[in-house]
Amino acid sequence: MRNESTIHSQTSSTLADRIRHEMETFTTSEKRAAHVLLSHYPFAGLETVAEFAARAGISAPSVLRFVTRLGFSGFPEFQKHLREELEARLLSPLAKASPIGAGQAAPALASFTDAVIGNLNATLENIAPAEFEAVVALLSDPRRHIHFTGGRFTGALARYAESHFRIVRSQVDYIDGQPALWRDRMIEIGRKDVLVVFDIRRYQEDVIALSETAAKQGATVVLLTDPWLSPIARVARHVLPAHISAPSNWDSSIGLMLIAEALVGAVTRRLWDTARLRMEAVEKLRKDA
Amino acid sequence: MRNESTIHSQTSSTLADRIRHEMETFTTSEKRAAHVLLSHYPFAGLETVAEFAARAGISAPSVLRFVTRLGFSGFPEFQKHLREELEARLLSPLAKASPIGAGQAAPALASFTDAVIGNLNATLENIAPAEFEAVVALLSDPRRHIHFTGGRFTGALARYAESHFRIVRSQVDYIDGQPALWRDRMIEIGRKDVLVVFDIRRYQEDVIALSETAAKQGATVVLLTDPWLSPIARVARHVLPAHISAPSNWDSSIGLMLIAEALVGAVTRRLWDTARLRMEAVEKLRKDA
DNA sequence: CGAAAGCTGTACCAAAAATTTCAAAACGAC
DNA sequence: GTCGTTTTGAAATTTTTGGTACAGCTTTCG
Repeated sequence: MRNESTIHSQTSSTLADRIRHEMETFTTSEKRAAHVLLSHYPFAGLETVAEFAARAGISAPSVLRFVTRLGFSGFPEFQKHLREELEARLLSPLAKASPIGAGQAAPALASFTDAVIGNLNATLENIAPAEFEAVVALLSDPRRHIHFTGGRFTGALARYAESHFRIVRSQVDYIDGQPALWRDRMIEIGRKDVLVVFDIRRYQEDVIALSETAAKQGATVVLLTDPWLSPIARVARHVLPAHISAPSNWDSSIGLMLIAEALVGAVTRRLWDTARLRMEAVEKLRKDA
Repeated sequence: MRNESTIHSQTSSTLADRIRHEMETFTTSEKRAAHVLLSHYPFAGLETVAEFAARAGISAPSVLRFVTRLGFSGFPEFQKHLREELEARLLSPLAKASPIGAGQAAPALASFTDAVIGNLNATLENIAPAEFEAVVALLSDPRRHIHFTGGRFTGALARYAESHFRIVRSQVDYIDGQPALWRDRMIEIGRKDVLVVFDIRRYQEDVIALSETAAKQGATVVLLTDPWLSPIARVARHVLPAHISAPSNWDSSIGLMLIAEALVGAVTRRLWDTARLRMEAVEKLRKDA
C-alpha cells in the first residue's frame, strides 16, 4: 500500500501543479489519466468518468482510483473542485491585470475602482438589451404612475432615481419601505401602476412584502437586484441584476446605480419633448427662489 | 404555443448572446433560469439540473424546458456545449474580446457603461492617494462627530453613505440641505465635527451656505464634487473630485458613489474591531424583529 | 522459476441524475 | 367574474452515472 495521506491542501496551488509534482508516484494508468487531464486541463475532467476513461484509454475504475488518490472522496467532488478552480481563474485576470506601479501606497481606492469596473462590465453583460428597453418603454408611458422603493441601503438609490424621474415626468413618487407607512397607500395601487424596487442581499422582509402586495394588486414590478436575485423576482415583470462584489465588508451598489442612471437618461431622451419643458420650468423656479 | 423554431445556429455568437437576445420571449421561470445562468456564466450551467434549479429558485422541469427551448436535445448536450464554448474561450483570449462590439441592440446601456467606466478611471487618476487616506483617517477618528449632507440629487448619496457609516461607528448623522432644517443644529457643530458634503453642478445655494457656516464654526469640511469644484472647495479641508459626464441629459454621480463606497470600505477595515461588534449587533436586532 | 503483491479491467450494482407525466396554479381574453 | 390557455412543479419513471467486487494479469523479488 502506498501513501494515501495526500490531503488536498488549499495552499494556493492549483490541482494541476500538484498532479505534476506527484506524477512519478503514479501507476501506469494513473499517469495516463494525469497526462490526459493536464493536456486538456481542466476540461477533460469535466466530462463523465466513462468519457474521461475512454479518452485516456483506461478503464473507468482506474479513473476513479486516480481521483481518490488525489484526495477526493468521489468523482463529483473532484469535478466540483475543477469547476471552482476554473471559475476563480476566469474571474481573476481582471484583478490581476492591474499593475499599480507605485508599489503599495494607494491600494485602497485603486483596487476598489478595479473591482467596481469589473462589476459594471459584468452587469452590462448580463442584462438583455430587450429587457432594458422594455423597462425604458414602461417608465416612459405617461399614463403609468411610477413608485420607487428600496431597503435600508438601497432606499437611497430609489430616492436618487425618484429625484430625477420626478423632474422628467409626472406621476412619480417614493414609497418608504416601512409597512406602517405604505399599507394605506396600497389601496390606490393597481394595474396602471409601476413599482420600481431596489433590493439586494440581505433581502429585506418589508420590501418583499410591499412588492408582493403591489404585484397582487396588479401593479407591474420592476426589480433591480443582485445576481442571486431577490425573492421579489418571483413577482417581478422585469428583473435587472447587477454585480455587487467589492473588496470591502460591504456590497457595492454601483451597478444598480449604473442601471438607474441609464434608465433616467434613456427615459429622458424618449420623453424629451415634454421633459425639456419640465426641466426648464424647474430651472426657472430655482432661479426665482 | 410560441415560436419553437429557435435552432441554435452557430453563427459565431456565444450562447449567452442568444439568451440575452431572446430574453423577452421567455416565460417567467425561464427568465429566472436565464438570469442565473448569465450571472455566473457558464458555471451555473455546469452543475446538475437540481442544483441549477435550486439556485434559480425554480423546479427541475423548468430548467429542462429552458434548455430545450434553447434548442438542445437535453441537459447533457447543453452542458457539452457550455464546456466547448468555455474551452474555446479559454484557449483564445481574443475570442471573447468582442462581446458588444458588433453593434446591434444594446446601445443605450452599453454606451452609458462605457462612459461611466471612463469616468471612474479618470476619477481614480485625479485623486491623490494621500488625500484619500487623510479622509479615511479623519472619518475613522471615533472622537469626531460626522455629518453628511448633499443637494437635490446628491442628497441621496449622502444618505447612502450615512446609512453605512451609521452602522460602522457612532456619532453619525444626516443633515437635510434645507436651511430651515439645519439652522438650529448649527449651534452644536464645532471643531470636533466633520461635515462630509456632496455637491456637483449646479451647485446648490443652501448647501453652500450650510458648508460655509459649518466651516466658520470650526468644523472640518470634506467635499465630494465634480472636476470644476463646487464653491465649497474654498472652505473645505479635503476635496475629492469625481468625473460626472455621461451620454445623457443628466450628470452621472457614480464617481461620487465610488469614492463614498471606497471610504466606507476603508474606514470599516480600519475600525474593524469595533465595527464588527456593531455590525453583529445590528444583524442580531434584524433577526429578532 | 515460482509465489506474493499490486495493477488493471470486466461485470455488476446502487445511487443519482435526467426526463416524462400529469394535475394544479397562474394568466389572459372576453 | 368565467372560461380556455399557458405555465409550473410534485411525483413517478427511465436512463445514466459513479462506484465496487472480484478475477486475471503483470511485475517483482527471493
